[in-house]
Amino acid sequence: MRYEKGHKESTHRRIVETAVAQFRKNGIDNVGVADLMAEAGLTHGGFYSHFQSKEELVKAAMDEGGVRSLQRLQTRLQEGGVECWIRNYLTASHRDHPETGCTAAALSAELARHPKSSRNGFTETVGKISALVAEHLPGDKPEAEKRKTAFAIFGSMIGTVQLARAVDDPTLSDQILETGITTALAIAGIEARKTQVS
Amino acid sequence: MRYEKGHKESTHRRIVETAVAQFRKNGIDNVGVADLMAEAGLTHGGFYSHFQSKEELVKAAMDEGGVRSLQRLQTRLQEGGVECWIRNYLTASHRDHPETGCTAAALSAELARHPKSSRNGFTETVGKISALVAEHLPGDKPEAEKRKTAFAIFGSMIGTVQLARAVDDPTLSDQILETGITTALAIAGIEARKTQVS
DNA sequence: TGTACATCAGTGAACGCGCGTTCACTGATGTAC
DNA sequence: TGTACATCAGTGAACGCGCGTTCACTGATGTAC
Repeated sequence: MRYEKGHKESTHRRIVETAVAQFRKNGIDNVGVADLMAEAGLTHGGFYSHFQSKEELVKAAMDEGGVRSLQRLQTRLQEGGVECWIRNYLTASHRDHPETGCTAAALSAELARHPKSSRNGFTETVGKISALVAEHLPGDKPEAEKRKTAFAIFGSMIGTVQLARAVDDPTLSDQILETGITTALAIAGIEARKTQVS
Repeated sequence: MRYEKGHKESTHRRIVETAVAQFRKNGIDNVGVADLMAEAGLTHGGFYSHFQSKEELVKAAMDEGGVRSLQRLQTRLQEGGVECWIRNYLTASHRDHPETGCTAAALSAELARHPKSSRNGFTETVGKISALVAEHLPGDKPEAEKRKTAFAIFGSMIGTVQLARAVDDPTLSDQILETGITTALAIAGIEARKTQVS
């Protein structure tokens, strides 16, 4: 072969990684195949030796985005449990940088209009997130209850980040995020410890 | 004039109304000017005697969507307070019919990528929603606290509906909605009364 | 060791298509005389 | 009352453009002999 072993695989991975960030930042429909390939240092024609269609890349990007999100979630939970996850999720930095942030917060509405096949990996990831969070939730409620609580926290945070992003007024946006932290901690059943003078 | 008085105004309104529904259903970018005008019983060329650009329609649709949402919210609050709002928001019917549902749940992520001018009306609506909900919240906390609670409920419900829409598995989706109700009621400080055998 | 050929990731021109937008036009009606 | 003209909401062909996708090609390298 004219390229070293594993070259194609690494290019493939680079395209998917670029897609994850670009989709989150600009929305799936607003990212063209040509843009994407250029960002990955390639020309658009080569795309189809990696994917059968753009939709196939959407699926791959959702799967990859999920894997990354789960890794980061693991880290947060080990660092400081559910509270650490919540406090890192509802930050101005996450609001302002969707490209490195949560796929669900950036793309769930758009994803809902894509074929079932593309939503499959997303659904699995959401399930894994709830399981992982449930493990780290305080209290001795049954597993099933804890999973529901995890969904409630996640849903609440997704909506909060989206509101904070959509709103026009920076002060209001900051307020929404802060209220979101208190709320998410309350749903989780975690006593809010004061870390800042308000 | 060749059209009765008020004809243009009613056409204008019809275009905006069609846009509100279509945008919510398919996303702003996926609705073409020609589609929209056809749905309103017109041809695409006439669009520009009503709006300077598609973006101007986006703004108008956001404003109109907000007015409608506020009207419905008023009705719900009068019917049965915050609990009535929550229970009607987190339904399978709302999940399955974004076209007649909440603009924020359908479009906030996409809207965040549109110019400030288009997000202005949305921001105002969100402010009015929180004020209206705050009025109907139980307890004697100060107004400012109640407004924050209102944002928390709204954010939580937006995210929950979006998760329920994006997820691939109908059973999981129903579960997310139901958990969302319990959660939103808890944030609101409302004792959940059992209305259904689970 | 040297030459001919096969491989295949990536190139870039070209495709049909739908988009937002423009513009010369239509034709039903109101107004002026 | 009858005729000529002005109005203007809506029409539909045309524009340049970017999209997803196709395809004949390139050219560096591995393999066969």
